[in-house]
Amino acid sequence: MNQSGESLRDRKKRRTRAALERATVRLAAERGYDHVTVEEIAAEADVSVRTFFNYFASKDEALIGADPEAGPRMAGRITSAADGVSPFEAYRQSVLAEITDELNNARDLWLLRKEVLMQRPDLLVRAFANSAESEQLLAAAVGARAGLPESHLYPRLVVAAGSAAFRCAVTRWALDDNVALGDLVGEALDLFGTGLVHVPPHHHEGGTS
Amino acid sequence: MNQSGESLRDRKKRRTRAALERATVRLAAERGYDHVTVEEIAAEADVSVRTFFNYFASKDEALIGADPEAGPRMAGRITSAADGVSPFEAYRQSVLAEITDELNNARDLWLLRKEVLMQRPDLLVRAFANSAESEQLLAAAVGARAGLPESHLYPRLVVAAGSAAFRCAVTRWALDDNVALGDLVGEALDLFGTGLVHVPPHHHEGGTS
DNA sequence: TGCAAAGTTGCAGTGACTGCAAAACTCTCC
DNA sequence: GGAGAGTTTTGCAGTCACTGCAACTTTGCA
Repeated sequence: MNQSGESLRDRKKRRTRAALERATVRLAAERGYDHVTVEEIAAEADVSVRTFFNYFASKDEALIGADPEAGPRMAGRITSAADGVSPFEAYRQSVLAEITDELNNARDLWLLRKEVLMQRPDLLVRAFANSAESEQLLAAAVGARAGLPESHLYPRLVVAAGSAAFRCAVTRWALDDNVALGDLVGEALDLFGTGLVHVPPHHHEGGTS
Repeated sequence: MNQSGESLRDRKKRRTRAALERATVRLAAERGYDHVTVEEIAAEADVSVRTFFNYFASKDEALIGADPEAGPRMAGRITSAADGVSPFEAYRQSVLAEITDELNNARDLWLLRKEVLMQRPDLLVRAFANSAESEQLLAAAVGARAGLPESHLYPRLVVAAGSAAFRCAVTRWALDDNVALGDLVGEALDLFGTGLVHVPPHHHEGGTS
């Protein structure tokens, strides 16, 4: 290996993964998700179909580009939050940090994904199906901070609320521009935080109401 | 047609649908979801494979047995709730009523589904992917009651919270017995209602505490 | 009974996904 | 620079979910 900690092998893998993700999103945005075959995606990324499936378990997964390190990373942030921070707040900040990073690193990809998800909102739901272990990890971190046993509903609900918030925010975001995705997720999480029994006030578009 | 309002055709369709749903759940519980082919399910229900796909869009859908009338039914309950009832409360009652009914009508099926979902929790997530129009319907009903525009996050979030509550409750329910699914869903919805910033107290198993 | 509408079926085809074993590549150590 | 171990890529053959279409059967109604 070389001194930078990342070998040629690792670099190539990252590049291939990124190429496949980009190819999937680009082609799906261009001509519709199910008018694109894995064969075409693989060709676009210059690898074999079999290699596509070495990187992603499904076409769905490649479209969202689920980062396998995101779960551990977020769990780490929750666990290492300052002492006074509540479990929900720690989770909230972890989610928002992740999204901000993601958008800074790949805003262009998300703009293309938006096109696809506008046509096929169900893909976003399906994308969360494969993240069971990540959810497990996050729930454990939240549970630890809350002092609740593994089996309790609460940690799971907090994590599920995060998925739901993200999902709804993206759906809303896809409707029109002029709203930052990060803000929408934050808003959604706040509603979950303060409780859904409180109906939020309605802001008119003009602004001053 | 006959005077009872349900023709022979309708009765047959209901029976076929139920048979397919039962066959799917039974076989999946018996030998594992993906060791069962649609061909075997169809054979068990005494219809052709093609007919299976006339009733269900996918194997997943047949496992959960998503009732296409559930969405409209729930939306109707929300809309026709008494005047003073808050949007969230109306939604909560609608969900709980639906679940109670479902469990009363098909408790045995749910016990089998539980076996399957213990092995493959992701199937529950995927099951919600196909219910986009139902969610749309429910969100509209909640939005109307809340006096919020179609585009607002809130109605969508309430509905998504319902899915999340159901999902988490089932997951928790599959862990051990001694808890009623309906109670768990109710508990989950209450947590969403009052806000996740409040960490619930921890009840010990002994019970009295 | 006889016709129209609805439901069922077989068939042929597409495409996602998997296991396997061979080939190509990268790393390390000498 | 080259041998050998470990990793990644690839082709191939196979399975199975799912779809459109066009015949065939059943049901509803006059």
